[in-house]
Amino acid sequence: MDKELIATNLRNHHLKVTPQRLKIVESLNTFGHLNIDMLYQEVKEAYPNVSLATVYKNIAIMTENGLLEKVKLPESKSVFEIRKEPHLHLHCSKCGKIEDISFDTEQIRAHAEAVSGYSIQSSDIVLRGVCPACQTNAKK
Amino acid sequence: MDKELIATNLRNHHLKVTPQRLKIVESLNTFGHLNIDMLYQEVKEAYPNVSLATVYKNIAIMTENGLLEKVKLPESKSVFEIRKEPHLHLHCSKCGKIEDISFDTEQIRAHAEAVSGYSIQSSDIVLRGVCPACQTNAKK
DNA sequence: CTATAAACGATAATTTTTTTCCTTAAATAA
DNA sequence: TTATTTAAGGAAAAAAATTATCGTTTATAG
Ligand SMILES: [Mn+2]
Ligand SMILES: [Mn+2]
Ligand SMILES: [Zn+2]
Ligand SMILES: [Zn+2]
Repeated sequence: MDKELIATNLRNHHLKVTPQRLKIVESLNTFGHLNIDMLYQEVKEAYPNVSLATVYKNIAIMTENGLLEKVKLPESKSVFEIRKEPHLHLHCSKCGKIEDISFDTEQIRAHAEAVSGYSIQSSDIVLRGVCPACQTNAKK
Repeated sequence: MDKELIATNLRNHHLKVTPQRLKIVESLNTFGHLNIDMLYQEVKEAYPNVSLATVYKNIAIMTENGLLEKVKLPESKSVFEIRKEPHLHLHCSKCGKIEDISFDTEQIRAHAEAVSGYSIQSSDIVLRGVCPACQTNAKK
């Protein structure tokens, strides 16, 4: 995802293309999932006098417009990511790494709708565990 | 779950049995899932000069001891519940109702471990949708 | 009962998030 | 291009959420 595509996406939502916004999206494009502090640090590196409020305001408006998505994690701070296909998250309890996994949630949805009568619209799945690297390290 | 069982559980974790704690657990036992504000209101009704800090401290220590569990929801404030068998949550986007559903997550776990190499320890699943009551109301 | 340590309430302090307000700069049109 | 307009930025204050402190109360062990 290059700068021009990001800019186009912003314009499609009638959002101005500012350097701060580009940097936020580029950071997410590079690192995948970042919490508010990480995002602030990233943007600050490129624009030292960016305001934390600017980061808050931008992730809020970009999330409202469906460009970004917030992922709530059981034990740690929420992270943001660029919106894409629905997927589930693996969160390493040792190093905090977050990985995306594609998974068809149709069975879950069907089961849930059958037993509850709910009409399911979306699903949020976060699995907690130990990533391969941390497993290796632990085995010492 | 009656008062005596709650008291026993608390004592098993070397936590003193106080009226405020009993009320917190009883409220959760009655309503299922409550956020911090709801819990505070509940306890306040029985003990008008309870401190909000007491509620915070109690849910924290009871959660640390595995008596309670925190459930993070995509759009709204986190709720707490009495810890029980792992289960998934249905959250109505209209009325906010939260329902428990039992579901075997073995397939998800197996798939995730296979494709990622992670060793999965736990899973958090929240489905968002419209509950039966709200579907009926909508149909007007 | 008494002694002791945990828990309480009140309050302050911290942390997190949102709002305000004035300035700056991106978008649009002349 | 240049001018106009309007959204967005930065700084700061305000609000909201959470945690810590501290003197007092109370549950529990002996
Ligand atoms: Mn993701
Ligand atoms: Mn539940
Ligand atoms: Zn790891
Ligand atoms: Zn409903």
